[in-house]
Amino acid sequence: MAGSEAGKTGSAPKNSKTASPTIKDIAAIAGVSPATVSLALNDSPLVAVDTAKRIKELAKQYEYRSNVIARRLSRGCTEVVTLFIFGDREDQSNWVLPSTWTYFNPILKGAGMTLACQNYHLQFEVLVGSQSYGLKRILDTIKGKVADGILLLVHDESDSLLCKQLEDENIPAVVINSDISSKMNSVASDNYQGACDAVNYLLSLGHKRIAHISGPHTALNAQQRQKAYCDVLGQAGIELRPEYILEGNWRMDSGYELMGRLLELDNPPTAVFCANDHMAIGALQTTNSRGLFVPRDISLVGFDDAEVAEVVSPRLTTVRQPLEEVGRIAAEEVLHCIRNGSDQETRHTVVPTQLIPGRSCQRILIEN
Amino acid sequence: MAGSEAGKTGSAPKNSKTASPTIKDIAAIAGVSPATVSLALNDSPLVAVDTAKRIKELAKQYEYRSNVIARRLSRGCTEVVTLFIFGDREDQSNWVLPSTWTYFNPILKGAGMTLACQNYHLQFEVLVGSQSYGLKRILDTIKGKVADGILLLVHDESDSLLCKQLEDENIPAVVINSDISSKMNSVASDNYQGACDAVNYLLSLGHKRIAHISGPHTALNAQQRQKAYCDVLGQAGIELRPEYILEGNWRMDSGYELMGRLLELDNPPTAVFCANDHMAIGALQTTNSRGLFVPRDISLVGFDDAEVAEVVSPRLTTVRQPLEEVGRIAAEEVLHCIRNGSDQETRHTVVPTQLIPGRSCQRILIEN
DNA sequence: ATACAAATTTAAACCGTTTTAAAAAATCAT
DNA sequence: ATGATTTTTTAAAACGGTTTAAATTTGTAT
Repeated sequence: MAGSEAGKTGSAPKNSKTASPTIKDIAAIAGVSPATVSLALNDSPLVAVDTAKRIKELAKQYEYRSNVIARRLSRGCTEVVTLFIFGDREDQSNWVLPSTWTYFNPILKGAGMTLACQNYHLQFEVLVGSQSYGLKRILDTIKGKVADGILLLVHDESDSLLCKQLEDENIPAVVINSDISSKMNSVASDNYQGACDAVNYLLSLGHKRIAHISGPHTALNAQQRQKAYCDVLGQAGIELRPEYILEGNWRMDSGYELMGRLLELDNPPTAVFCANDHMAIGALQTTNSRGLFVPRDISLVGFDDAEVAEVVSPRLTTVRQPLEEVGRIAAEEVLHCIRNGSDQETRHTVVPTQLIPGRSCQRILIEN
Repeated sequence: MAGSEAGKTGSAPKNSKTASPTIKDIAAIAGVSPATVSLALNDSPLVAVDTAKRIKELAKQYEYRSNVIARRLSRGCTEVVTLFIFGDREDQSNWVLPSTWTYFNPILKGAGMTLACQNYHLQFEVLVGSQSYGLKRILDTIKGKVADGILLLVHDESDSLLCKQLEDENIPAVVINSDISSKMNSVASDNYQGACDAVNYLLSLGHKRIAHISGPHTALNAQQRQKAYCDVLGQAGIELRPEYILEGNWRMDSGYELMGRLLELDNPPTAVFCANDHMAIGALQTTNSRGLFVPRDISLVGFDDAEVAEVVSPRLTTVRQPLEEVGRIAAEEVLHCIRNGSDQETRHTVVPTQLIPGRSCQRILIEN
């Protein structure tokens, strides 16, 4: 009968054809108790080495696989981390934007592979609907034992408002993309410094009339990048002109339109810092359509180092974010919270960005 | 004391401050048995309507949340579907390609939201390493009760080889992107028809000398698209020229290089069908760098309708794939398998593509 | 009041592990 | 051989639900 050559005693598993063998089946085959099998398979020092070896061989032979649900219930942990993405309230369009994709993917990769290495699983959920509904989903996830910890990828002020409501719940959570709360861990790339670098670069080329096409004012990244723009110009002793600061919506068409407005000013800028690459490319298309050329007539800098920045002509000067690194760190942070309790000191990690010089900027010669 | 105004009898939950209340706590508060609470919360017709109402109110009041792990163990299902992505064997670079991202995202969105609507969770795993390791991960996922079903996003022949080894395991699985096996359900966009449309479009513009820059010969999509190219030309009575069929690697640089070779032929093509947009854009850059212009001197068609196809000048003519739809259908199929058993008739869904006319093609006037 | 049927509730088994305290076996010192 | 240790094994209690068969209550007809 089954197992006769392997164990000293033994009886065949209950239902050898259909179901996978359980720990009891293996115990019966090996002629020991289920407890011993469990301990052996978990490398407990309590069980004798030769017993453990024999049990492991049988387990392999019978293709025993630990039922993770049972283990989770018994151990009280889920081995899962859920990543929440905030879809747009109204139309979910945020999530459909290509700029969101390219932003999101490296983070997913970094987090997913880091978690997999530590025997954790990455689950993935898009939050659409009202804020209170989103809050409910998140609380259900943790309190209902769907996941041990969560990652929150925030974009907008309203997202961070929702997250703030979690800060006293003592949930193992890491906020990605912004440090919205002193009580919650966060990982973000250095938007402020990256934007400073961009504007300083334009200053170093002799530009004084530098405009800014910003993202939506409610977008957290847009706020940081605009603040950097204002601060750097201020430090350089250049007065801010309100007509030089325009609010876009991240998309190409808004860059196209707003660049048109800038060019029609009495005193148009010689350089424009755009809060993302897509708007910068829209702006580029405007200059082309009006017979002006980048960088000869006007210099452009974007942000993100999106793929599109590489293919346009001229190649866009931009700021690269280390997003995969952000994902990796976020995953490590949340595992740290899960294992050591979330009452530790909160950590806010900021990962440096990198200025990528393209061909869309040029030194200005004529002072004015 | 707690619950005094709500129930007839009742005692406070064991540990009201720290842990979430369990079904026993609610039962104690309501003065009924745990079984009744369970039945009531699951809308069983067995329990009296007013009892059910009272229990539900108490559950809400005490913020009771069903422990999903316990439910899963008891019900024997995991409420999870895992999506496996195949990273490249050697260097995982496949997964880093922007063309993979844009491919992957809409699928993830479509599948994720469909599953969420049915109270399922989408888990996500990148398979890196050997084929046998990948097989082990997949089997562990199903047999170890990590997930009830799986989605397999295949790209390459070697991926499909791995999947084939699953076909007799009777696993609820759906293969995305190719129908690799008659025994496994699949969902894919109509690569063949899309490519036919592309080549027919060029034929309709009068082109006879049409070349093809293909993807890697081991890539499933590349194979289908190349077959379509050959078939359509064959049907049109145009002899295939081996020098017109070149193998690229999906990336821009290969399009750049191969277009160079095509232009140096004694009898260069008047039109090129590229197996994806990135290679088409590489090809576009070659023509530009040599003083030739698209579409005046040569017509170009891509595939994917990637974002980059929109921003290049001229806007690329390409074939759009309904990827979000693919994700949605794949999710529905796998739920169907899970619920109705995977011994049903296998289904192979093919979703139609759409030709997107850009400005990279032009009618040829001079016959030769 | 009694028998019978229908509606409602519940006890108890079960899902497959982990873990701990106690029991059993083996080893050692006297 | 005996008692004291140490090593190894195991029984049994979790973990928190679901589900079924049996028990109880309620309602109806006689």
